[in-house]
Amino acid sequence: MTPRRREPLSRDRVVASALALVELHGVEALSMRKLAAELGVEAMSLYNHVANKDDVLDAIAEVVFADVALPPPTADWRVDARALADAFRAAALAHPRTASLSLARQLGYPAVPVTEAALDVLARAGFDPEQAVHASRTLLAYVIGTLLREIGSGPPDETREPALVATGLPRVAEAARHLAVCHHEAEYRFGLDLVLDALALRAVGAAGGPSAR
Amino acid sequence: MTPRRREPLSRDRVVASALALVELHGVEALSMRKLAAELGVEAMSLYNHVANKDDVLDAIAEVVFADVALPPPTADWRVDARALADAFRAAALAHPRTASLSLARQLGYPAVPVTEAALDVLARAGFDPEQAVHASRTLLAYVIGTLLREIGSGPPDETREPALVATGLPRVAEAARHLAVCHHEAEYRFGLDLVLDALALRAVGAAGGPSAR
DNA sequence: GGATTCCACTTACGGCGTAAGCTTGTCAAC
DNA sequence: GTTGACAAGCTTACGCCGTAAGTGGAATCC
Repeated sequence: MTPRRREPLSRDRVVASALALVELHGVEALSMRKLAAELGVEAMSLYNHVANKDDVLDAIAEVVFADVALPPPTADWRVDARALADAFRAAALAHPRTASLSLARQLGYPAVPVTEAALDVLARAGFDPEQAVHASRTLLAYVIGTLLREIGSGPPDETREPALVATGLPRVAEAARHLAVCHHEAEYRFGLDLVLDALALRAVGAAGGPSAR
Repeated sequence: MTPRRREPLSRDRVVASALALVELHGVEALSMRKLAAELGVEAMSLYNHVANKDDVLDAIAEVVFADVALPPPTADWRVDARALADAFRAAALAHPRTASLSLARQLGYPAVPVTEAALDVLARAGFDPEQAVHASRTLLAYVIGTLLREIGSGPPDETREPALVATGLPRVAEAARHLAVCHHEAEYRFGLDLVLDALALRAVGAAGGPSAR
């Protein structure tokens, strides 16, 4: 009576399953056979919809950038820059294991709208196109560096602080209490403010106000 | 007459060969069998010296940090901070393919001396231990983000600029000329100066001068 | 000289990505 | 209603992979 035993396979279904598997068990656990099994199908059937395994990995990496919810512009470019960085960060943290893939691979076309938004913010801040490219890359480098640390760090580890003290290095021992913990969110904000402050200085110097430099 | 047909295997020789292979052909091309062949030995013999493949990868990732040539302190903390960042960057670029491994994995004990140096620089800049931890992580996040882009980007691609213009996005099209090229060194310096400027402001506000905030 | 220890070797297993070919269900054209 | 083409599943097979388990010969110590 059921007209169809199951949903037909499709590239989208394959990619969605792959993303789910990677988030559950990590990239290294993804195999074409397990992916097929997840979809109730044999491995080779996947090749009717994707070119090969690398194609699958590329596809799930792109999803992360496609998921960046670009914030609408306001009158204040600093607010917008922060919102854009936050949106990028949120998209990455929504799929952390896939995000490390996305960040490592070269950012392809799905990242272009993000670039557009960044360049627009920085143009409104007063940068000319060339400076805006440099500034956007600086901002992105910081956000990505932060994300990499956050994604890579496992659960809190009780043994880290004593181990750091035991190194005998004075500055490390002195700061061991702070090195052992990771307030990722707060640290991200600290550095982001810092970078934005610096960009604001450069923007003023470049175009807007009468300030020095 | 030769007392020994060949050098005996050792963990160091295995790790050195693995590093060389990874730099030549990439991580994904490293297998225990090829590594053994490179050493004139069968695959299973490697397991007398390393625990497993992951152990090998950890070991080569550590080499990168071990190779950071920590610069001697001077009287100017900004000079020292820049020198430290440069040294880190140089070590990573000396083994680019291994470095992406190192940066992705959580930075382990070989990275501790680098942390010590960073904290020392920032303490001399006037940060208290907690602020110094935040500041060093910000600085490192920027340097790592930059490195990731530089390492990930392949050779220059002639077709990128027209492709960017063709997206129809106004800011991207306007800046396509600058987005298509990668002056990695110059861009690294631009952002590093920017971050250091911002850190200098915070340092003054935190401890040294009579300035505001 | 016999025992012990080291270390490379052989064999084997299960899992991997995917090339090549086969089967089956669907549907348009006659 | 039959036929033929095609899409999309399945099966088989190959050569890789990491590594568990066991073998054998040389060097080292009593």
